[in-house]
Amino acid sequence: MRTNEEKDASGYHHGDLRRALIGSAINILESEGEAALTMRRIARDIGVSQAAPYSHFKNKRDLLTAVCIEGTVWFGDSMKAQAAGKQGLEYLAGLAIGHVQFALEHPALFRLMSTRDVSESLDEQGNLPEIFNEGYQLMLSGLAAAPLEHLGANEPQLDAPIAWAQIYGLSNLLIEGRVTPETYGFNNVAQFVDALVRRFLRL
Amino acid sequence: MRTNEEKDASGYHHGDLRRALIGSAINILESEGEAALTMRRIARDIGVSQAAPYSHFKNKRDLLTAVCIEGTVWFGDSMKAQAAGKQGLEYLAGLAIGHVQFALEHPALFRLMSTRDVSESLDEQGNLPEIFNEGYQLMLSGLAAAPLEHLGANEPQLDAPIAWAQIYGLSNLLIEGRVTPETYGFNNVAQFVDALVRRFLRL
DNA sequence: CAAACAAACTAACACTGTTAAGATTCCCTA
DNA sequence: TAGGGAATCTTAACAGTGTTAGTTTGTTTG
Repeated sequence: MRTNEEKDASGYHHGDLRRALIGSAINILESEGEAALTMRRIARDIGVSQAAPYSHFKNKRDLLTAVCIEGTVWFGDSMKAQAAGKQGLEYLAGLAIGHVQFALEHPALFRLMSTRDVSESLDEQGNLPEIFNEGYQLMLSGLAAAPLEHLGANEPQLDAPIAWAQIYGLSNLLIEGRVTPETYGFNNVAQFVDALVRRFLRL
Repeated sequence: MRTNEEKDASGYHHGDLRRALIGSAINILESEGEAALTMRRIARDIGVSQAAPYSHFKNKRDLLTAVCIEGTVWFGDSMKAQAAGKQGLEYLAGLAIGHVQFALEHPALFRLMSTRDVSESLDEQGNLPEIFNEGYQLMLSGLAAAPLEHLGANEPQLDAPIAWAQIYGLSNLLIEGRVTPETYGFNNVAQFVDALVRRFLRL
């Protein structure tokens, strides 16, 4: 009997090459950046031939899509971890801080997850782009738990895109180095993010 | 006597290959996307050899950097055009709408301008990354012209990164298709953006 | 045990960015 | 006005990329 780790990803010769490929890709991505992330390099690091990955993924985009799906899980975990045990506005702020924290700890992965053609690839596979919206769904639950009366007076349905744009934009600006904590008199990123999030959430 | 258009970009054999390269790159980028934007393709479209571009740019990244500088000018123009003739909060809202409009009209260029290593390239050249902050500087002037008392009660210096994150995030979410106007009952992007901008600017 | 089949390998294709070496062409000065 | 030097462009090549075709290996099943 073989233990199937998740679904039916059966491993033949190599064991479980599909999973190894995703893992290797994430390693290279996080340690050396997207430019170093080539198919041949991924295969070489595992010790398999250059064409082997194509037995498990139709093309590079599909492999990267799988990487993004993996990343999405981490992403959600990061948000939930920061919000755990909190309630109301604090819960919402925790989600936001977890979001930014993930982007800062995994910038290359976060950028990849923000890429256009990866979501297109998901569409083609039939996987709804909802997979990427885990963060968005969490944010919705946060807004439901902590209604922002100062935002949602007339059109509460616009709260979600506003909050989403805010936190998504902050994450991007930080990892691209467009804004830095020092500019505004903060010593580290955590304090800066915390101050900003609490400011625009009115804590 | 030779008319030097900008600085000393003298044209020898081809006329002004440097400028032609930038123009060709922008054409390809806007019509076929970043994946089609290769050095050889750019040269081929102009009718010049594959190695010719390297007489004017050290490498691909430097060419793309020049493209981004060009894009930055358009970007600023787009913001100023929407804010022209307006004052106070309306002026600020105009800048924001001009920002989003540019991103939607030139998504590939906007994405390229948001890329990490392009700003790194600017650093190496000695061109301060300020070049990219024209939008940010405009936003600052808008905030000065229209102080948002609901934001800047205690720490007015945080207004800038908050407003910046907001509008930058909205631009990104829209061009990546993460949020769509239809979801929130709007028929077109312009109305949606206008409603959002005026909501978070409290117009 | 043999047939069937998935998974991996080898070899090749067209393409990429980039460089070296040589040929033009222009500008400036002698 | 002739010529030297520098800027510009071309041809040819290199290493590396994504991807595919054809073949071999190992595993599973009849």
